[in-house]
Amino acid sequence: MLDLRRLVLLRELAARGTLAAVAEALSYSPSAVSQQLSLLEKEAGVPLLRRSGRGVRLTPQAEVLVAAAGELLDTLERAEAELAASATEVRGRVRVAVFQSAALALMPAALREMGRRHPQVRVEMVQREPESALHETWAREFDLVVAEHYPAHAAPWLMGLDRRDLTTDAIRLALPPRDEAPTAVEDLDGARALPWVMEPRGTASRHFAEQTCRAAGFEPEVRYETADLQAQIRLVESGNAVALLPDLVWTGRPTTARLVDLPAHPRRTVFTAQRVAGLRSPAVSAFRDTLETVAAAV
Amino acid sequence: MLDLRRLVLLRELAARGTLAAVAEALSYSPSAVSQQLSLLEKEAGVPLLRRSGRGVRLTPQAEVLVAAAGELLDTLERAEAELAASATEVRGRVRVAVFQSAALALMPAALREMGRRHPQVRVEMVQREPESALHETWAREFDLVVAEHYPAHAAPWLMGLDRRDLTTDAIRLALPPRDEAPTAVEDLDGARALPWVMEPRGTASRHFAEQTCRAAGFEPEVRYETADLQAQIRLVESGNAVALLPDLVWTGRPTTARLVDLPAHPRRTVFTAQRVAGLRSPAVSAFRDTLETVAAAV
DNA sequence: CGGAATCATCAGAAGAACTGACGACTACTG
DNA sequence: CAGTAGTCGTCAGTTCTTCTGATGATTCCG
Repeated sequence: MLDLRRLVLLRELAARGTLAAVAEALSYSPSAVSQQLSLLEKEAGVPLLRRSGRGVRLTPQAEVLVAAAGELLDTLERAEAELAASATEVRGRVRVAVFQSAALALMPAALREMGRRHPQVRVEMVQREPESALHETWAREFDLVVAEHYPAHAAPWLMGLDRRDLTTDAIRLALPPRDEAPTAVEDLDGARALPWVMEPRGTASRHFAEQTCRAAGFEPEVRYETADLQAQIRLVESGNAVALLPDLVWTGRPTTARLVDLPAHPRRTVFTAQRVAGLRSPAVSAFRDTLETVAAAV
Repeated sequence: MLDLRRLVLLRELAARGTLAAVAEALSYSPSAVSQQLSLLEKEAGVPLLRRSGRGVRLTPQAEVLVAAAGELLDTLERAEAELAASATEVRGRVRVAVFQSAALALMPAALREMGRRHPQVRVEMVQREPESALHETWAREFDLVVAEHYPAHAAPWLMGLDRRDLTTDAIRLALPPRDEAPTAVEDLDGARALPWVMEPRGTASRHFAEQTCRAAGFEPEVRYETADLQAQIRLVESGNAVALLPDLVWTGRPTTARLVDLPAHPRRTVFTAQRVAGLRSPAVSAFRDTLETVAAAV
């Protein structure tokens, strides 16, 4: 009978490409991974790996096993969830990936409320960019992800994930306070010549910001680039840049920046997602519900 | 993550009832089973076993895991079958359970033919009564079973098994040779007062034989009872008893017994069965095909 | 109230898996 | 076209898990 732990290694290899990356991801030594996969190959009786360059490639037969490994993990996860659901008290561990502004605005209250409702649930939080967070949740590194969705940007790859919207918030133009601003800027068009701060290339937020500027008829000069929205705020408040920021970043802190509505009144959607196989897990559901309560209150 | 090997132990426990039986069945020591199940309980985080008298009972939560274990094994088996199917050459191991007369009449030729067609397949044969053979095949102790089906006897429990008929053979009254027989018996009615040899109580064959006699208007005196049809033959040939025997028992040996058709011309069906999850296994399929070829030739 | 059956626990033995070092090979880089 | 870095396979030794066998507690049965 094929060993499940080895199948998981193979599945991870299919996802990551090299033995070294698998070892890194699952905290083994590369040698252990190599040995275990050799054993799997012997168990299976057919070649699974082919050396190709300095890496390895999976044979079609290995792909069959990868698919099976996915099914097996799903079944296991479903069983664990049912098990947990049958326990009267909600308990367990929930690993959550959250992007920065949600981490700041939502998580403190959510964690406090969760501690009150379900003290036996241990919530672990890791900050991640939405794109990688979704991927890692799919790959079972997290049980729940809080991610965002910008208008006119296709929702990134949600195969096998169950998505539920948490809240939406308006995206507005953040301008320096009047006493810091040299010129009198009052709207998007007035900001066309100013230096911008945006998130790095490749993020949904950056794409949205650039598109908005182009729709207004200019190409923004992106002088500053950071994924840290708090840093963006400081740049705006100190008069060094303008930015497009969702409202959620302002919760819980006073600001001197001036916020101006955009013509199209765009809104960002904040949502949670988890693997469908884990849907019946009461601990994850409980935290998801708590998040929704907190988000509704903001 | 729950350990699959431990889930299998739990599943076996659900099927067999006591730790000792599980240990016996899977060739572990009872202590190993106890320890592994304790670990599983710790992994699961919920109680799985309850001491009850001197044995143990499964909690409802354990039943959930048992169901999951079944699913997992099915998935694994399907994957292995697909894997084997993708290999160009047919190879592997096939464990077959066969009842006595098929073992004598069919298997020698089938094994020879199989060695010719697929030398890389290792066929292991165990002789078993049809009832237990079917059950053990369901329980994954065999990959293929050759069993029989008597008329008017419900096909025993084939849940999850794929059945294919191999052949049928006439069931006839076997009478002693004339020189051994004191009285001139020529048909079923004439045998009403003679001593009978039948299979043990609880077998389909016994049930059929008794019903046949009763339909003819008498209760047979079963003086001899044995599951060994070759022994029954000897008792008939030596003039000690009469019997109802399927034709297959005569293949490959000359007989002095006289065979008389029964009024209803009943036939016994010989069939093969395997778990549906293993249907794509080429080694099992190959042997099944070989058996069908051989059976057709008899 | 023995005697047999069953499971839990423990210490030690057996076995499986992992680590770290080495060597072979391949791609990239200047 | 060498030098360097990245990747995998293998091997010996260690670590960790799992199994065995002995012992004790509990229950059922006669």
